[in-house]
Amino acid sequence: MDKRTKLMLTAKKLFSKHGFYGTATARIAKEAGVSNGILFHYFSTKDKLIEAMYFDVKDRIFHYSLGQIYKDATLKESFYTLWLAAVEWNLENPEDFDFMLQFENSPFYSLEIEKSHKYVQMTLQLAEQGIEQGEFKFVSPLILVQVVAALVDTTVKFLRMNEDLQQDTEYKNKLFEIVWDAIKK
Amino acid sequence: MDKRTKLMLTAKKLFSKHGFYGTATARIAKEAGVSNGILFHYFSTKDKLIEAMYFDVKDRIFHYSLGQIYKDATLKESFYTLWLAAVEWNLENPEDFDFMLQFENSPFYSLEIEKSHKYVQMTLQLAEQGIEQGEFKFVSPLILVQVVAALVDTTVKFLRMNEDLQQDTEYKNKLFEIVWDAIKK
DNA sequence: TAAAAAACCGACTAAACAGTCAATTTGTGT
DNA sequence: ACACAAATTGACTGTTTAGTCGGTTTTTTA
Repeated sequence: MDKRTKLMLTAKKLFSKHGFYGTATARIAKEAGVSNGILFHYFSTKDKLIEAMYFDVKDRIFHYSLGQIYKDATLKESFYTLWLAAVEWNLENPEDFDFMLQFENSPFYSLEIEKSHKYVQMTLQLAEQGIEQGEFKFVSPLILVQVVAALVDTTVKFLRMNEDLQQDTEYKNKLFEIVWDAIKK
Repeated sequence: MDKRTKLMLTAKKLFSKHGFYGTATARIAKEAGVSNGILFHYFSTKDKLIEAMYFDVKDRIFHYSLGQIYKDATLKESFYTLWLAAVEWNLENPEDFDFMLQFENSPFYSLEIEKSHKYVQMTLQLAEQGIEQGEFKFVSPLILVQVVAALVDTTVKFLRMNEDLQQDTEYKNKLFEIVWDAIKK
């Protein structure tokens, strides 16, 4: 594995456990088994490393989740697929999940960063589509997207504390009804 | 104003803007206009200061919000009052809001901290009541509480970006329907 | 009003930190 | 085989940091 990747994996592990500033760059390099200097060869500052990791994490989850949607699905089916994929991906990648939450609620995060994501546009389009078709509540599409995102996070946190429910499809369907009822007209 | 309070106010301002570790204790003391040493007289470590501030912030918003509920209100009315009070309080106290989000998504935060809050028990009771009466979805009361909390945060973030909607009662009612539909049977 | 306790000061320190840099190794194209 | 670039090293540095401490002022108590 190349050293850049090794650094990012180690950083993700440490950041998610100890926080951004609770993790020294020297420690990341040491635990990744590479030299101190190479970190700053690939990422000019610590902040740049953190930001690069965020884009990487976001790209992977969106790519995975949106890839699950199949053509000719109804809107509800599409949303269910999207929601379930996101929930399961986060459950299987707890470090990514913790890192992401920490980043998005830190002063690092800004709306410009969010908007720079191509995937955000795609989810907004889905929301607009639902509103036009009269299936979703007549509110700003942005709030619908944010509601779904927030409820994915809430569901993940809840299922983490209740491991026995993680395989319970029936219960997960019930949890999806929360999301669906929230956005549907 | 006593120096302990002055320190907490200054810390809140700086933490919400620059993050926990982006804010040096010496800077807090300096901007609060007190000596360096007195900070550690009141809070033995920086972490203790952060934790004390979290309890303070949480206490104030819960005390305010729960205080708004009036007797003989229907369950929906109670929830509406609670939701609106929380949203408005957070809009009027953006530093508290940012601090809280940062804390709850940082490695500082744990379930033990959350559960140690007496107010959490009260909201759980409300949820249980709604489930028993058949008005809420038949899921864990905990997830209902967390859903409402998450949707308060989402609403606040959204209204912050759309200042023109902050006074629009009709629109806010629409946003409440999102929450209500999410939890109601 | 005297003594004890609590609040308060700010200079100080030892450790930790992000980032640098000159030197070395590895890879690549000709 | 040679030259040039890119990757990699780890010792080093100037700064920043949380927390300490001996001493001073203010408040409380009896």
